[in-house]
Amino acid sequence: MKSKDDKRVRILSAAVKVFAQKGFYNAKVADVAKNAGVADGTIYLYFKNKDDILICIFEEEMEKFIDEIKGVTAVETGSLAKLRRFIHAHLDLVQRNPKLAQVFQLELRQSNKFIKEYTGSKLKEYLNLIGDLIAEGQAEGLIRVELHPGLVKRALFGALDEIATHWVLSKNGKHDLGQSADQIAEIFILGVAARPSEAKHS
Amino acid sequence: MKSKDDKRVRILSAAVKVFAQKGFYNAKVADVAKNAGVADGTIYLYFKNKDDILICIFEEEMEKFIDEIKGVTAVETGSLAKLRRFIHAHLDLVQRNPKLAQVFQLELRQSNKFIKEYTGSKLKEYLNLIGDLIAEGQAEGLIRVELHPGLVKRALFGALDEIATHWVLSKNGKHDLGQSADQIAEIFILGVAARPSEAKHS
Amino acid sequence: MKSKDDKRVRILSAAVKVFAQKGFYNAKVADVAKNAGVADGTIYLYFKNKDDILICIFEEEMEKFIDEIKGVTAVETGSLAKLRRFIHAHLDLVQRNPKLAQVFQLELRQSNKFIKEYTGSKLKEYLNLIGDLIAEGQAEGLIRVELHPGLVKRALFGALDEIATHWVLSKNGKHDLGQSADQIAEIFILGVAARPSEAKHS
Amino acid sequence: MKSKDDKRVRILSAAVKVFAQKGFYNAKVADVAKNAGVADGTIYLYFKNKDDILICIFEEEMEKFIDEIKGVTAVETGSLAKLRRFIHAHLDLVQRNPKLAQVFQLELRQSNKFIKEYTGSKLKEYLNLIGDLIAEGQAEGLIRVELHPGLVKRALFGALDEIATHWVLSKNGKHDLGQSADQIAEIFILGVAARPSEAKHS
DNA sequence: GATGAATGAGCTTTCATTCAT
DNA sequence: GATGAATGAAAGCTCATTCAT
Repeated sequence: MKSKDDKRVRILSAAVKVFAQKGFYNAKVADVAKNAGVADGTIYLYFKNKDDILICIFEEEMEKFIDEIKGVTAVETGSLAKLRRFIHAHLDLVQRNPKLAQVFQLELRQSNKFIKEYTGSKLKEYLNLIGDLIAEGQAEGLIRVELHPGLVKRALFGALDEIATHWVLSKNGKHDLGQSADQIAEIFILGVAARPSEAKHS
Repeated sequence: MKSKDDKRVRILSAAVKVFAQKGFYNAKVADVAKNAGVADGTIYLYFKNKDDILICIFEEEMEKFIDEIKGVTAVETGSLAKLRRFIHAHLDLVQRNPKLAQVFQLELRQSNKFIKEYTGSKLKEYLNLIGDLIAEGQAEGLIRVELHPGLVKRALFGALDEIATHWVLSKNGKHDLGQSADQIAEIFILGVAARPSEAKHS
Repeated sequence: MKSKDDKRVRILSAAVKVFAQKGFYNAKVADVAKNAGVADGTIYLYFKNKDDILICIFEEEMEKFIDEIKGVTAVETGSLAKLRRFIHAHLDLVQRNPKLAQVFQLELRQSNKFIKEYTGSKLKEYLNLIGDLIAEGQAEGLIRVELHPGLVKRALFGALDEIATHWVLSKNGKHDLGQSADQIAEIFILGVAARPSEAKHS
Repeated sequence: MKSKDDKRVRILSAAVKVFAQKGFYNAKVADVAKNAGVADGTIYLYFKNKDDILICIFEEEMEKFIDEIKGVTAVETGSLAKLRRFIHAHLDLVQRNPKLAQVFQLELRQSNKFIKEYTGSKLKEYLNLIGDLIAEGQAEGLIRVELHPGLVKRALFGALDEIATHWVLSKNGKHDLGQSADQIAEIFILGVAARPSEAKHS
């Protein structure tokens, strides 16, 4: 049980390392196996296939992220403050995990299975963290009610995602994402906030 | 000359069709050739390799888009109105070209060469259309000057891109993107606009 | 271990058979695999590429030949007698292994990699068997000292090689190489032998 | 007629240049065409196929060689002296035409068609120059009559060929082939000469 | 005769996955 | 559970050759 988990974990961290270094497409399952110190076949005791490794990395890391972000936003009171926290936390996570970010922003998208078949709950759950904050803000009268939370969550996620991708791709002298977070938060919060005069007439 | 162009064009449209239908990865060069009514080898008289077809589709369609969007925004006066037009035009283009959108939003991202090596000017040029509008707005005093155009352009592009991808992936009963455009425009314009005390924007 | 060696050996003999029959260039790796009773991919567990199969055949058969020829010449005393033995053994080996001879004399030369990149030691070692006999003969005063062993070895090898190639190419009624060996031996031995009057002044 | 010949000649010299530089296998017909300043298709007005270019180079250069060697040997009286001349002339031709030698010694052998199908008369004619000299020597009582001219000619040709190949392959500081010719001539003449009691050759 | 755009057959090699041990 | 040798499907690309102009 211990050793089983151990192997699974070793394979996953090896995969992050190898995928980040060589790219998902160029990385061989055998590379991951060697890096994890297991036999090629062992991989298939823990994962359905190569794409599954990638998807599991995503799911498990997303779970941690979701927990972390929930913790961080819970501290705040007020949905707009929580939104701001969310934005900072998202980009902070990227900045603190460059290898993982590389895998998330670049490699994951090259997996046909992930793009076309993945309907996992973690991504939805993550998006819904935003959606819920939006809805919460609308309930509080802080966010305009005519905005679709389902749209806003994608807009914000897309914005953060693009910025993260650009950061990952910038070769050297990566800029600090904290400032980007400030500006994105400002734009979105002002962008979705109910106008003072409108706050009542929802 | 006529026939030469003709063949190139036929290959490109065949490729859009085939890539959208089977996916870039699953599509065989031979599929594209057959669909275009040329021999396999002929493809390589016009394109360096399979990825190059994809990249050329991107470049050439982007050029058209850029022209179209330039035309559309030129009509307006005022950078914020132009921004609104831009947003509508972007999503409108997606909605009017579903196959191309499928290729742009999904298949293109699976090309390792595109993701890692593409440094073509068209994408930058497109992003800069936004960046320039932002800068213009700042010059006009309509957009807060502390915002980095380079960041805002990515945030907006990312938001639109994510919404486009979601639209492409939604299997049936695709919703109208016009409404999404309205909301995104509202959010961003309010988000970046100078505060009332700072500007005269209506 | 047993089965591993077994497979390697099976691939090599299959390759000799197939290359002799179809020619190296026309033979497909798949033909070799089928003939050896292994999967196509298995070939690449044992050999770097198609050319490598050919080169390994050469190296390994040459090793056997070298051993055999060493054994045969060791029996004789006197370098000239050894030289005669060598010549007979060389052509005898050709005659006794027609398929292998076909591969050595014709197919091997069509491998660009063999011709241009092969610097293996086996060919040199084989040539040096002759060179050493020449040097030995010079030391014994039996062979003229002004002759360069490095040149003589090539001359003799070239002569034998050409005769072997001609024999391989002769469609039907292949003549007996034993008589050829007699004459070649006679020519070379007389050709390199020290003149009676010179026998002492080595 | 003039221009026709001109084109044919230009193609042949371009082919020698290109084949020597890139190797027959790696050289493209298009390379030869470009180098000759003609269209790809034009090549096929003068030659059956790529191998045919190589074979024509061989045939035509061999014809020149044969004439040259005939001229050189005609000067001498005595078959053994002619043989010596022949040997010198052969290696001299190699040394004076390094590009052509590269094509003859290395590239030609990689042509499946040349190796397996060529039954052209020029090679036979060349070999027979030697064979005739041997027969002549036998008629003069200078060469042992028990030697088969058909074998001796191959032995000598093989020896010269091997030495030429080695010279072509020696990267830098190519040695002078004149000395090699001296030694080969000495070996062969002594090797085939009738015994003192049988002849008057000095 | 000359062109060169178009053809399309041809094949090595890789590597995710399996399964006998 | 773990291994890793074996599998075998799969396809991009080249380039000699053709032929309509």
